[in-house]
Amino acid sequence: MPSDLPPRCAACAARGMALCDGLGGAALAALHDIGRRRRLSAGQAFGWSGDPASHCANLVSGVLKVSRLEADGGVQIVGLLYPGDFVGALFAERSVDTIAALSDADLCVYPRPALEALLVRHPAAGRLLLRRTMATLAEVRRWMPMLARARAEARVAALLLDMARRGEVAGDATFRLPLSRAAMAEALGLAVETVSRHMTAFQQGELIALSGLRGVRLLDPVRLAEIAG
Amino acid sequence: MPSDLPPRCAACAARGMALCDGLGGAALAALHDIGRRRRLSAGQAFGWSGDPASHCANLVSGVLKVSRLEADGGVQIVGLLYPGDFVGALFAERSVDTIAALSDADLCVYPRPALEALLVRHPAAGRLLLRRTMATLAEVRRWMPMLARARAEARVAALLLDMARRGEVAGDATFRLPLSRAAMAEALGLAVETVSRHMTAFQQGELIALSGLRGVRLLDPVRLAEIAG
DNA sequence: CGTATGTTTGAGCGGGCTCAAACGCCGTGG
DNA sequence: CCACGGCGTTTGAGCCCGCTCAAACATACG
Repeated sequence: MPSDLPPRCAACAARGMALCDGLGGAALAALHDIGRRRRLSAGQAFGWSGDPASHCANLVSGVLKVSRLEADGGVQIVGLLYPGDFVGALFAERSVDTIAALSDADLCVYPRPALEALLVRHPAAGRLLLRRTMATLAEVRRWMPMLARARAEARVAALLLDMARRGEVAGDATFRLPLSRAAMAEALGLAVETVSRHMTAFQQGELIALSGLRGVRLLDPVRLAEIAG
Repeated sequence: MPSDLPPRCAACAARGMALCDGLGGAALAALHDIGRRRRLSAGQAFGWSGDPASHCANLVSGVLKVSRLEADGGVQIVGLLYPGDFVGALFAERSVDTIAALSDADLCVYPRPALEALLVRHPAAGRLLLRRTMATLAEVRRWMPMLARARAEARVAALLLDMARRGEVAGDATFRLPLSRAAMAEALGLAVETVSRHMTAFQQGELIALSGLRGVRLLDPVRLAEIAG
């Protein structure tokens, strides 16, 4: 690691996970120069659907949701973003998605034109971003069979496992749900009541333990995985 | 356009749509050098899930499906590829998807290592691929609300419009369906019977006209779009 | 003409949605 | 301290869409 690493990056919690990982001194310094830190509090939006897509970001801490408003008024969450994930879209003039914080979150925000220019000057950054984007694409496709065909029980189990995998989990598999029941329903394409019913069913079946509204502990991840299919 | 364009590329039907579009003489020549033409007949696979992902390709003509086998034995189509689309995945050692031709198809096939090396030497190609990949991601996310929440009627209508948009359509909105009823069901997460029922309902409602098993004509695309939501 | 494959049609069932109400958690103010 | 009200969650009852199972029908190909 070069010693001329910018101090803000050296102390960054997402260093080693995000776009900036693997970037050499010059490219990292350039990225640092065009970026600035921003903090979102829970519920706050990073960008609305229809807005000019003027900024992108790296997510440093917290969890964001990427959602989409349907013609019938319904909302569908099309992605959850965890620390290290890239936020926003390049090349698109207007964003089709609304991005909002589910918990307090820290971001490294970059003006989109500056970031695009940086990709030209530092091809390695472009390749990293390509790699991440392809991984995101694979991630989204992993959810498609779930949303299209799986029963509600399997969807809820899969989401619990996914949140446990990507969130900050204590040693005993205890963690705080970043999503309310309503948000889980939006992500899974289910009604709130259906999510709630299966959550309590999992609790009664001693697959999970609930503490408060957001605290969860996975008691039997193996069987949850079987249910998720 | 440079006059030293390789003859195969100059005559290519997908020229101007695919990865090679917008590429300068040197990069295009390099791409040409590592690629070879391959023809797939309908039903033939380009790669199976679990195979080492040794090759990528540009689709020149025809339609491919990208599908995924679920633990319960079900199949989900996670993407349809039309001429100009990029086929396969970079960076992944093994492919999780099975890719197969729905109709006779022509491809420009590249060995994956050679293509990755080319991206390093020709950053412009990498940026083009990044752009295409982000577009694909947006495309996939467009389908998520559909698969997760929409009723069967809306899914079928949306697929018909999508196939009409991307396929080769005659002046009177007549075209040949690249997908069988079973494949449509796999793409939409529905049972074959449900797809069939809604197709005949659309026909009786004079929204579409069917001729033979694969021939369709969109009589009222506007109302179809309303139904698709 | 016969067989295989794909498509259509029918009958019945069940999972998840809808509508509705009760319950619990928590911040606020009296 | 408790009362109050707002919001998120839970629970219940009934209904409808899409799945399942089954059989007839159409199409392609020998």
